[in-house]
Amino acid sequence: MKKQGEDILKNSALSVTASRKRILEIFLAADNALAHQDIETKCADQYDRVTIYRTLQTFLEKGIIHNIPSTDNMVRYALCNEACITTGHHHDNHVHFKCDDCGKTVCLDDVNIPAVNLPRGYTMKEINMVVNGICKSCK
Amino acid sequence: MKKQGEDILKNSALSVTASRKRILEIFLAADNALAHQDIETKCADQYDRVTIYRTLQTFLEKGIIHNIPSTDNMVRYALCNEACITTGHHHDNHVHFKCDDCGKTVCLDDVNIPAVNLPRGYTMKEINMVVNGICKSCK
DNA sequence: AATACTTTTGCAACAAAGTTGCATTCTTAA
DNA sequence: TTAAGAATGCAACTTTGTTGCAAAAGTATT
Repeated sequence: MKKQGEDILKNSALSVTASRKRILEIFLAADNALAHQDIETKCADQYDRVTIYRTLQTFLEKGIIHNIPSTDNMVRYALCNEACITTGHHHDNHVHFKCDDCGKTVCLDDVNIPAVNLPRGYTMKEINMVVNGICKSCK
Repeated sequence: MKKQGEDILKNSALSVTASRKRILEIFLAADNALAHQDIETKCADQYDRVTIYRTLQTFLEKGIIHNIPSTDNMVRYALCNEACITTGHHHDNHVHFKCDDCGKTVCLDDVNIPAVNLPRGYTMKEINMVVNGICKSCK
């Protein structure tokens, strides 16, 4: 299982570099979504800020991670599930939860976003649902 | 109806100043949600950038406007409806729509966010739903 | 394993976004 | 009208994000 990060990169046709492996490791080890800043904190001494920006961008484009909207100007990122990565197509239909207490944002993989009817004339491409409140650890 | 902005300020127990009236006017005239930058573009010649930041912050706290999360690091703001402003309590249960074509974000006031069941242990305080796609004007 | 080619990285320089403290000006209420 | 409090503008600064380019690392091929 040591090569998990490397495998993800290869599956996405990306060259395997130290920084990409490291950033993937950080995501794999995290139990919540990470903002650019979180990642920078963990490895700015090893890798340049710019590299982190570009790596996240690349991961996004390849569908390795998805981003989670927020109202605090801190877009967060989380690993996509297996299906997204292998098919290269997004199935991010889950709800995100941000705890007002600990501040962590998590994917509720088991909670699907319910259907919603848009007014006539609107076409849906993507849908995002973020719930704020108190998580089960802080409760 | 000339005093609409002023009335909102008074109802919220805020002092009536030129910049606040102007920013409210901008919101009242807008048919979509506005980012800080949009407002700055419209009145940076008249008011300081810092004033705009502080005014938006104040309006948020008083429940005059609400913010709309996004993945592009551009939090947008829209006027709350009458009920929110008068009760000082949020009833922002509507879906937001961002058009991928024209880029505008609008409140779909008539579309309520459907109920969602959180896993045991999670408590919901606020819920946000943002849909991306093509709006009726761009279709 | 050495190569040539391509991709990624780090650096520097910059642009944009957001924050803070403080003196001045404006609002409000008496 | 005035005194007290609140809001504003300015300056200085921090943080965040972007771009171009040379150096370094990765990949595929022999």
